[in-house]
Amino acid sequence: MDDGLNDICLRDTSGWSFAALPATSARDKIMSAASHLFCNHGFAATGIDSILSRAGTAKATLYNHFRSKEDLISAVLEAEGETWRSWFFGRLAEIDGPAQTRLLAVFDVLEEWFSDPGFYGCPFINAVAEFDTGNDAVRRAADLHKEYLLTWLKAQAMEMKIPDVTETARSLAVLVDGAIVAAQHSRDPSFARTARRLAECHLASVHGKTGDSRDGQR
Amino acid sequence: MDDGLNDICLRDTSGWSFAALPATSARDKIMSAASHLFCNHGFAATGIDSILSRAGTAKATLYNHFRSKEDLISAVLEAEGETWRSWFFGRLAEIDGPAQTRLLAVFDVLEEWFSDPGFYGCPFINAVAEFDTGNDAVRRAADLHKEYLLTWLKAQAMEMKIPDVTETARSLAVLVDGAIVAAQHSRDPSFARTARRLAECHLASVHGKTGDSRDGQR
DNA sequence: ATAAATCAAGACAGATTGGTCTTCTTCTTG
DNA sequence: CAAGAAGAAGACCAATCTGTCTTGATTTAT
Repeated sequence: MDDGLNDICLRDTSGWSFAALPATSARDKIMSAASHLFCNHGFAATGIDSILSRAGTAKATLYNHFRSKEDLISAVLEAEGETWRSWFFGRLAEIDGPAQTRLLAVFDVLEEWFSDPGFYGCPFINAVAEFDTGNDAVRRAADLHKEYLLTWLKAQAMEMKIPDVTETARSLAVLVDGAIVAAQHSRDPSFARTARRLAECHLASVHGKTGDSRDGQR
Repeated sequence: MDDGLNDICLRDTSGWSFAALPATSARDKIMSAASHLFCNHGFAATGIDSILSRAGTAKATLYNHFRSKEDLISAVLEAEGETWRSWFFGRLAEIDGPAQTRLLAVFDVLEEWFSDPGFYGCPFINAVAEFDTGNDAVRRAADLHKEYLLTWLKAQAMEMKIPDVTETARSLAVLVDGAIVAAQHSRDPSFARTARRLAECHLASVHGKTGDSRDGQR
């Protein structure tokens, strides 16, 4: 409700996962434990009791902060998404250079994500895969998350003066999703580079100029 | 054990889902019901009782044919994968023309799949997303499934005399995964065409020739 | 016809689920 | 110090979970 003070010392962490954030309040400890278990063992397969045991809190405390398990899942997805986007777009903001360089850097940041030993795929992809048919809440959360990405991609494409920015954003989104799934299944982070090459190919074909072959770097 | 007679009149169905196949034996009815429920509502979320109720069989019958729920999940994944591949590669075999045409037709067949109202994504992607960390059986099943696809893609790339067939197969696999996930989330089958354009772009760049713009067709 | 196998129906067991409630302790705030 | 909020520990409940077992009907094979 009125926990608006949390964002003060929360924003400068460098992790992509909410579960890795330092948790002080009981609410954060629950969220952190739930996030870790949900993302690593599945939402339905994770029981309330294991969350409590990992968080070291009491059952009543959980139900004081969250109405139900479903409510907790929503909160975890939201927090996980915000933490990830903050990390992801933060990394991209560090890139200096033209929009094309920043667009292609998306896949370098992805590779960094994939290389983390704790990488478990995208929580939203996993959640939609698990609940799927007819679960509106989860689907809307995933939609929102992807909307953030699409908007960012579109903004970069516009800066490049690409004719059809929507098509380019859709293309790059497909590449991002594909790289995530391929890396998750194979545990091979280099699928990010495969996706990057496809992105270079696409940008070169819609932009005319040859696509930033990242000479020397890395 | 000795149910080797089933494949006789099973192979000429035109559906991509095992759950839609006509089921006569009790075993098939259970498999069909389980497949439908697992894929639409999740593996962990589907109880044995709802499978039995949908199959119209008794509990003892299920445990006569399968050692456990886990065993049933494995069997469903295997059957679902085989049915899908039989449908998918069957469709592609109908395509006449050079290997490049066949490779690009992959995305037309995908769009057909995505357009089915009962489309729920790839069972293997969903299963890995749900079980994820440390579930070897599921992961190996998904690996095998993807291996079939990669081998097929590689064969077509070799026929095209593409220099690095492995890289091309990996690239197309990323596009397939990305299209599946994007279509599943958005319920928009046209992501198959987006992926197809990226594939054309890639093939054109590694093959020299301009990439089969499918003039007139569709 | 008789023996064997298959199956439906469902009772049953033991564990676990999500969720509520009570009791006692600890901490914070006026 | 006193009042009140927050949390820990855990009993408790009804429902559901996977899995076993029994019984009786139906079918198949000898």
